[in-house]
Amino acid sequence: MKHPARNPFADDLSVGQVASRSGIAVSALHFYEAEGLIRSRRNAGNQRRYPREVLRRVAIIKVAQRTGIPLKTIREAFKALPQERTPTADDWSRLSAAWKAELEHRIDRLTRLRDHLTDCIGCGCLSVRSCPLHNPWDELGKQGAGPRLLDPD
Amino acid sequence: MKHPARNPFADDLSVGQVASRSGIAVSALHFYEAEGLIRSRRNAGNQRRYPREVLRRVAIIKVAQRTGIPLKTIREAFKALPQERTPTADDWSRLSAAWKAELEHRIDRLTRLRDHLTDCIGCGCLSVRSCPLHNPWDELGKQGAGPRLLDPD
DNA sequence: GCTTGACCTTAACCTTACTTGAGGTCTTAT
DNA sequence: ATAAGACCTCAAGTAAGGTTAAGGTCAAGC
Repeated sequence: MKHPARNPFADDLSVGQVASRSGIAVSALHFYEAEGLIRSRRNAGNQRRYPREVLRRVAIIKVAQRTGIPLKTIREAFKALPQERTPTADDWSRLSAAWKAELEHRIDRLTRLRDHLTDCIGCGCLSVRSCPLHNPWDELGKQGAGPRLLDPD
Repeated sequence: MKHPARNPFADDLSVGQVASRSGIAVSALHFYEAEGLIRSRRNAGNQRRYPREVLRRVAIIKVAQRTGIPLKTIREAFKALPQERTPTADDWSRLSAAWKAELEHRIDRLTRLRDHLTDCIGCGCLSVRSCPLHNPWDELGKQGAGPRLLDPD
């Protein structure tokens, strides 16, 4: 084992250690750094050294990504924190509440879509004028650009 | 208005007509054709002419996409139909049932994630060993590639 | 018969989120 | 002291799902 942190006084983590602890590839960590999502110090040999709190930051990034938040937005959220600090418990509380709302919105949209799909299975209605999944575009398209009644985003 | 289908005998649609009726850009229709999702005949002047059923096909493509099905998969589904016909009511029934299952799976995953997020808001637990959103990676990462307990796909 | 708008093709570009490769350096165990 | 393995940078590639541009043709109305 050649990891620097064998030394108990060096609390810092190498990029490889962060990778193995976070489950994120080294290349992805480089990428996050280039995108301004995480930062590192360098040792004498120009290698990255991360404070432990980077693990927390990375954990937040992963959670946010799974809710469908783009990296750009995560970066903005981090930047908006005082001193661009790594989110505290309190910061996390606010961030996660906002992202949860986002997530619920997405769930709602998918659920509505599923319900329409449920109604339409077996009715063959894609061929019929009254189908809510199909008809709007065909009927209303005549009046210009196609309205997307079910996908108002 | 210069649309060819002024002529009541020409039931076929030009690409522009399909675009305005379906709400899909002409460039996207070209793209779908190149990807094998739709087909067209050509008139004497090499312009695309679509039978009306293309609207049905396109409607199905849009619905499938909104459930998160990639184009590649949609194409496979179409190819699997007898004679690669445009889906009949019956075909649609089977396709939409399969896609609905997919959709429900996605909703489930997002819902689980939301529930974890709900539990974690305000608990500050991202900093604590017991947090299900954070801990696994930090703790288990030591044993190799990071497990993603909440994202088993 | 000419202008205009719809259409054609091919190729390049876009965004997001990374990975891969090439060529070179550091660190650490032995 | 040396070899292995971890690390460095920078450029290019990948995937999906298109859009945009360039250069040219076709069709319809006046």
